[in-house]
Amino acid sequence: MILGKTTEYALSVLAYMATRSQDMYPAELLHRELKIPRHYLRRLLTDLSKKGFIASSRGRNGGFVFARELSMINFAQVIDAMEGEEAMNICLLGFTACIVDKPCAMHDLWSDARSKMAETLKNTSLADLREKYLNDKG
Amino acid sequence: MILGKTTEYALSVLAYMATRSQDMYPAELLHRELKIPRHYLRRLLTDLSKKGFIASSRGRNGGFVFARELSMINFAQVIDAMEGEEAMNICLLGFTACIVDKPCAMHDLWSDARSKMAETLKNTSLADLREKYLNDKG
DNA sequence: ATAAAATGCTACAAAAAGGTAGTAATTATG
DNA sequence: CATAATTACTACCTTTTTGTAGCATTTTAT
Ligand code: FES
Ligand code: FES
Repeated sequence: MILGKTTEYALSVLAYMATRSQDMYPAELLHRELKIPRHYLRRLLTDLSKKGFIASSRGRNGGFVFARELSMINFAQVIDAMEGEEAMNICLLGFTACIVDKPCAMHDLWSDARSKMAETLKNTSLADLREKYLNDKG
Repeated sequence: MILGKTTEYALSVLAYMATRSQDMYPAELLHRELKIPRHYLRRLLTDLSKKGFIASSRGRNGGFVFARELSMINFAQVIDAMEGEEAMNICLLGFTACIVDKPCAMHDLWSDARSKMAETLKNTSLADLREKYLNDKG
């Protein structure tokens, strides 16, 4: 498993919000559109608020909006926040993490491949996603 | 999480065996050396046998050996066998898998990064690992 | 033969991840 | 003010993953 389900849900929610133009996204809407289990989604949204990606407003007409500009949120940030920063830093051969001064025999190859992937995720923001989405559609 | 713990254990075991030169590796030895929980390791070893990476011999002086040449086992095979082939094929935005004819907005970027990583894993065999290990040591 | 050293197997326990339910608090609107 | 729409919180359930225990079976050494 590359990403946990919850992380996929998170990306899914943020991507959805980033590619539409409503000014408020209530949990119920996201539940309907994305088929993420209602209550589980609610917790996830609260979590994403606490992590500073989105902001909530309660009460009637409430819901969620982005807490920062789309260009300030990239995929690596979301994945790190959801999975923990160490998640991307594992040693392929199962040592508890990549150790810089005593790397395993796979280290160079692996950390190269991995950091290229990390770069891609870091270089892609929700703004990029939105742009691409709108272009593809039009 | 990039890989499950069990997969890391598997790679760890195979890498250990590939980089030594004993002609038999009993579970107890691997347990001592790699600190993998005894009984859990035993199941894993049986599993790796069934999957054709190693072969077991029972009874006194028994243990595990490779079932094929080191050059015929690469990292991608092991990961696929442990995690399922689909694991590497997930859609970043949470659709149930990458769908070829209706890809999401992240697809091109993501599948590129991902396939490069997969290439690296496929191009590295246990024989390569062994060679590198022995060179590093000497 | 018998004991020792192994793997094979099955059942269960604990922890983590994923999912469900319901209540309390907050806010806009008629 | 009352009501409806909405998030926040807490407690619990289910499934999956990881870990433990023990007995049965096989093989070799003595
Ligand atoms: S130390 Fe093993 S991959 Fe870095
Ligand atoms: S369809 Fe989303 S990454 Fe391939």
